[in-house]
Amino acid sequence: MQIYNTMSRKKEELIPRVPGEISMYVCGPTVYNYFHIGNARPFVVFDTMRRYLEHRGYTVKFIQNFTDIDDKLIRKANEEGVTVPEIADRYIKEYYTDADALGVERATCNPRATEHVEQIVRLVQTLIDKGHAYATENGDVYFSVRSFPGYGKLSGQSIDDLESGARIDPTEQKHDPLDFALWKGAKPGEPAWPTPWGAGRPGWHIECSAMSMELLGPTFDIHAGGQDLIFPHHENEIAQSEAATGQPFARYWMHNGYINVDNQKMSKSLGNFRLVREIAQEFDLEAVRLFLLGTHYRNPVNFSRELVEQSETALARIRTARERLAEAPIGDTPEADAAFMQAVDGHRAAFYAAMDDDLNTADALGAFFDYIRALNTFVSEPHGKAALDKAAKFFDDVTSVFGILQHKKEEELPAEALALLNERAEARKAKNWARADEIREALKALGFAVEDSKDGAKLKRL
RNA sequence: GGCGCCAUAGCCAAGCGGUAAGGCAGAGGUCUGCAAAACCUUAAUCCCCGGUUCGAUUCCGGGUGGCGCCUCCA
Repeated sequence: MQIYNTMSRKKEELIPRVPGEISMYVCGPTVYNYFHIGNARPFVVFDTMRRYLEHRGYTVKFIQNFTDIDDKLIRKANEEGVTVPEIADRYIKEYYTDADALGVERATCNPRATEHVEQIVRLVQTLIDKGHAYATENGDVYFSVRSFPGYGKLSGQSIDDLESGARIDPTEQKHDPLDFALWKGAKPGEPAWPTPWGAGRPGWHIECSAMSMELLGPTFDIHAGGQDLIFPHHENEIAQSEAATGQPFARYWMHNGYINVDNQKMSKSLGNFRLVREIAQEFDLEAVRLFLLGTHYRNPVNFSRELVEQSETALARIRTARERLAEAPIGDTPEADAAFMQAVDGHRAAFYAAMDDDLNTADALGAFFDYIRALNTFVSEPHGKAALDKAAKFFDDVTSVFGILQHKKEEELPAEALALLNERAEARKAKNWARADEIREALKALGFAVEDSKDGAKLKRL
């Protein structure tokens, strides 16, 4: 499989450090609110990456952190008069609600920063000992950017160019404008942990270094996140980690593109944030997931209601095809079966080729719809069970990699609707079309569409 | 100023040296009591101007128009 490595700015063959195993770290949410559609993209994209790698036989260690201590959490806790851990616990729970609905599989581990303070302190101490970091009078600790020669290698920036744009907040006691906080000295009323250089709390960048090293070792395969994290977050992670261990940090860097809303960047001032929680009230989040996977992950995506509606229709097409397959008539047609099974192999190869090319889910989706058209034709006539089973296997492989059609909602149909459906069948038998159409309208009012076929009518929830 | 991305049918979106996948919407048809679903048919001077090449949407240069990072926002 080829993946685009932000570090080299090229597609590279993905060769795991340990054969058969992939170690992956994805930057997770800061848990001070429900997450928005922009946050959702990396969750969905890298979950799909993980699902695909597992499908292809890799064992994947998939780590996604929760940032559960930072300025935003502290502010929120103060606003509500509750503790920081209460805020964190609440929004971690809400994270799982939305992530589950988006079909995001649970990570191998979701480490929390506050549960790794010991490792963070140790890492900061190492950096101080090695001369890469310094503590200031007010208890902050900064990383000395100029002590790490490779600084800028991920973002393609030179230190001097960065220097000219950097500013120092007058309250900070940095030696150099580029230096960034590893540790923040305690302020009154804020959560703090004791350290050799004074009480305080972790800076943001250091937590990812500490937790990835703790769980995956000093060098691991893939580090992923949104493009906006390239600088400074990921650049800083590299500097801290490699300065501390003397070993390469992540081997491949993957970054997803942005999501705009109605062609504009989401921002507080524009008031156009779209929380996944709100979107869920209007749409099946599987449609949102399909929408996100319809564009290559490195390209920007524009989010709008209209576009998700299009994805909803497309998702319905996939669902319908799967249902038709499940109910396909059985017959004895060895020649047609053999030809179709060979065609399935071709479709599978096309799907893999797309996914192997830097996780091109948009292309893979195209291959899947090609398959669906062939399948819909195939199941309109009776065919052998072996061929249908093979067709189902490929179908389910694709949907499980895409993470769609996963919630199996075999809901009970209301008795009222079933009674109406029976009555309509009687009316149709009697060729009382007026009554049949009347009942169809009544069912529509109940939220069901009627689809007639040779073997009777079916109800579909609208 | 430094680093970088994008421009393909009405709307999305792949492809990226040999005259363009797929989805949604639209039109016509098959099927149906009528529908729905499904299937068939149907749509593109690939932003502009140069250059390289036998050949460019695809590579290079220059425009134009969008956009991002450099402000602990995925």
